Amino acid sequence: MLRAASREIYRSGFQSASLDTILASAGVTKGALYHHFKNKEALGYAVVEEIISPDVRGTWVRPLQNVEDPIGVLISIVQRLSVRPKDVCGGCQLNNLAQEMSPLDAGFRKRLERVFDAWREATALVLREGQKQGSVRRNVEPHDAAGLLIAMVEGYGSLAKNAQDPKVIKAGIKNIVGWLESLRQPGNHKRV
Amino acid sequence: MLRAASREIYRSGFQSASLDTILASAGVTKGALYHHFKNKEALGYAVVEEIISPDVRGTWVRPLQNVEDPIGVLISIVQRLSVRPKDVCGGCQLNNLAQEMSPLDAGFRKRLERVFDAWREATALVLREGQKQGSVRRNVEPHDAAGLLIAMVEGYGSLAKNAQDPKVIKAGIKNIVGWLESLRQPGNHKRV
DNA sequence: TACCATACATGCTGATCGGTATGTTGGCAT
DNA sequence: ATGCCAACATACCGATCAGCATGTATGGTA
Repeated sequence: MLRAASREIYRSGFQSASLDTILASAGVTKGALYHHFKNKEALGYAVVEEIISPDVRGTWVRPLQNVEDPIGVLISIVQRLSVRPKDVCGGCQLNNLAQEMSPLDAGFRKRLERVFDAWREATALVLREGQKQGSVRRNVEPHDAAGLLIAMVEGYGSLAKNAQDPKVIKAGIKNIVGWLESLRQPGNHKRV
Repeated sequence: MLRAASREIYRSGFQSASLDTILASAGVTKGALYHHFKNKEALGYAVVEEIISPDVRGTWVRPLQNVEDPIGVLISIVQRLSVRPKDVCGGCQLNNLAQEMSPLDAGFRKRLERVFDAWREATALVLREGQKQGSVRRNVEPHDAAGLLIAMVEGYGSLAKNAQDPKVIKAGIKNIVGWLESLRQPGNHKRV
């Protein structure tokens, strides 16, 4: 049911997502929904915490643990971002919901912010470790750089979604990778 | 009426914007609306073309005409981006609508893409001119750089909207300005 | 076997949605 | 003065919405 809700919210946005559509897609009825969730809002919160948050952690946080080449791993994550038309045209689940609901509902905003914060913190942490081990330039401010990376990723995601064209995200990946390379400490070669 | 529609769409999104609310806010009735517009969709298209597009042109295109220091002007535009809580928390009109409607409605998508394209083209053009006159580094690809700038602006706008905090956009402006500075041709000093 | 809470399903409701059919009015041409 | 049309206003429609009240089946417990 959460999967069905996630899909429908992804397609139509939360406000315009119809419970009836979600229920039909999940093959259950309204009684089941309101047995497990207080209301539509609670269902949306559950989607954030049980679908979106794990997805982001799986893509952006878990791969960053215990790495020896932070920049290289970040680059590989960026390069593995989906360029399938379906994903590009639908945009980023996290950003979609954040754009729609953050100004309207503090409950959504707080939950989504936790996801963004985890993403950013994990990125900043790995950059700091890279600085300690000498592979990341010292004049990079990890927290700022992490924020800029996320802004770039979401920004290009937005442009690509509007263009409905994977070429945009491909060009974006190239530019983001170029920027990530510029964070490397020159002269530090680790089995390149 | 277009102003009222723009405000309501800005607040609630297009799909969730209620015609009744718009009409009440504009002080007119449904008869007036449907006399001038075929349907809600046509009203939304008009908002894009007569409100959003002129706004973007006024902010990002007009200031770029006949300038002698492209990077400096881009920086001043970025630095003048609104950091008022109201604007930050509501996000960017253009991006809001693009995120919501581009996957759902080709009419919106095409109109919004024209706005993005005008923005990007104006930026790329001014960078090319800067390269001719020697103030912009030659190894910068203007079209790519313009896309990256837009992605950064919209990306940080998204993060700030989610955080509902002007501090985020202020930090973003700082980082974007730093990146813009990096596009300057070193050694080219024009009355700095 | 009797009991009962959990886990649903069904049927309905008031509110609200976008849209339309019809009524009314003011101004301009003749 | 009259005719006429653009420019609205009013009243209403069917559809859809989130949500709730109520019915029912099922598995565990005593």
